[in-house]
Amino acid sequence: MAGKTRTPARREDALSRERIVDAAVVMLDATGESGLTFRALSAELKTGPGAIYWHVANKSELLVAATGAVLAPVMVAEGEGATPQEAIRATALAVFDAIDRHPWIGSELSRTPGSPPLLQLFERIGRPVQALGVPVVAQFAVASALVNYILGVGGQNAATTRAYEGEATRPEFLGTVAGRWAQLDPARFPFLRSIASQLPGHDDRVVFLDGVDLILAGIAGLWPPATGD
Amino acid sequence: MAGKTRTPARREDALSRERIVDAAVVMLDATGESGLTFRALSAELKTGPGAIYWHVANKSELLVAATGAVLAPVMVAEGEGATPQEAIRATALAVFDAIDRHPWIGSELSRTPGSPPLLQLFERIGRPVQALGVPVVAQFAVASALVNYILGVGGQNAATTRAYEGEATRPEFLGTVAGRWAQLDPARFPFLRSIASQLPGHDDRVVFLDGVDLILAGIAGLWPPATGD
DNA sequence: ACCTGAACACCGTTCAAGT
DNA sequence: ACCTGAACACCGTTCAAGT
Repeated sequence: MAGKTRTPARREDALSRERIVDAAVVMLDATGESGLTFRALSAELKTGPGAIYWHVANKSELLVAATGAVLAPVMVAEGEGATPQEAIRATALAVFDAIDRHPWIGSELSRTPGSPPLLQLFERIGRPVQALGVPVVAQFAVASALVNYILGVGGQNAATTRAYEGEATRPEFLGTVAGRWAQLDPARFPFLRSIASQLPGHDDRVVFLDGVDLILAGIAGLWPPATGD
Repeated sequence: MAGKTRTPARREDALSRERIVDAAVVMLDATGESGLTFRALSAELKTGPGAIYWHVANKSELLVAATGAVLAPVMVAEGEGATPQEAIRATALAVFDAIDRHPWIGSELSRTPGSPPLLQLFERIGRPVQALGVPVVAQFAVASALVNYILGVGGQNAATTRAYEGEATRPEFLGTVAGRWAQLDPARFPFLRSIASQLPGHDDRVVFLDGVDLILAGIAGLWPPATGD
């Protein structure tokens, strides 16, 4: 009488879309986008490559699903109850950190325009933008600016981090980037050379949030909050 | 006596890095990044695939070179003599249009962090940022915000344009995007639904420049221009 | 110095055949 | 319904051999 048809034949090793996506995330984290292969993935899951296609249409869909799996918990956790500015900062930083932990989601999100994870991020940013009193006609441009800034700088940060990984400690990575900038032709690259000395010692997350605040300042400047009532 | 050793045996069909890059640009414009193949490219140039490797190290370097070839004329042409704001708007719009004409340079620029074309864009944006009186410590964040906004929105625009290409006239593309947004779950996506009706009829380039102006407004708000002397 | 093209070591995806 | 794994149609890259 105990557990007759309760759990319906859920074999331990049964393949499922969820197991496939989870294994894909692990593989993407470990070896990057080029390391995710239907052969390697099916070997990890102890099947043939064709088995995966029963649960997932193709590699593109698998990447979207993996990005969603990583981003979903981040999207629900952050940005409750505070001011609109704080809500925007919170989701921005949460996504920045997620890209830093899983660098492949950055390029994936900016490659696939209408994917569900990107829509979620847009929605998450757009709501506080509305709350700030941005007029309807400008809301799309403002949300676009924020989303593209987040994905762009987040992806850039993750890419440079990986590029100089294993060279030394973190401050030294930046030293390497700055070092290359400092050696550029002074006639052609005066700007990059002049800020090369400023680069080391900066906290990437702080610089990232400074950029978010810059856009928030633009909002406050163009559409000043109504005072009194 | 006429032209003894002037042009040194430049055969008509001689392979060169320049000819390879030019052919790659044509191929990328026609068939996109997935269409650029060493086999197809060598067929076009009437050689074997191995011949290309004498002039170009690998596919990644070829993509960087192709991006540079497309962006170089754009970078020199725009943004002379005007105010810093106008210089920023001019290069922003020039890059936006270049990405629209050659969608593959968008993803290429945001994939390869330290590539020469990206450094050029950064320099081109950073100079007027300096001229606006942004303090040195903030110049990197401000230039980052602008560059990532330009590449992000430009890439997004090009991607959606191509995704709905051949469906109808341009306003109808937007109708399709907006149509999908309008059908989203009202409980989960109130923001996207509310702006879906605003989307059609907007000029993408104008919306893009509105976003640039938003960041410029942020600069003016955080670091007001010194009045008088 | 520069080009040729076969060969190597892979890919994503399909599909007959199994259970 | 779900899985297996060989096979198809490709890739980027290398490299002996040519001129």
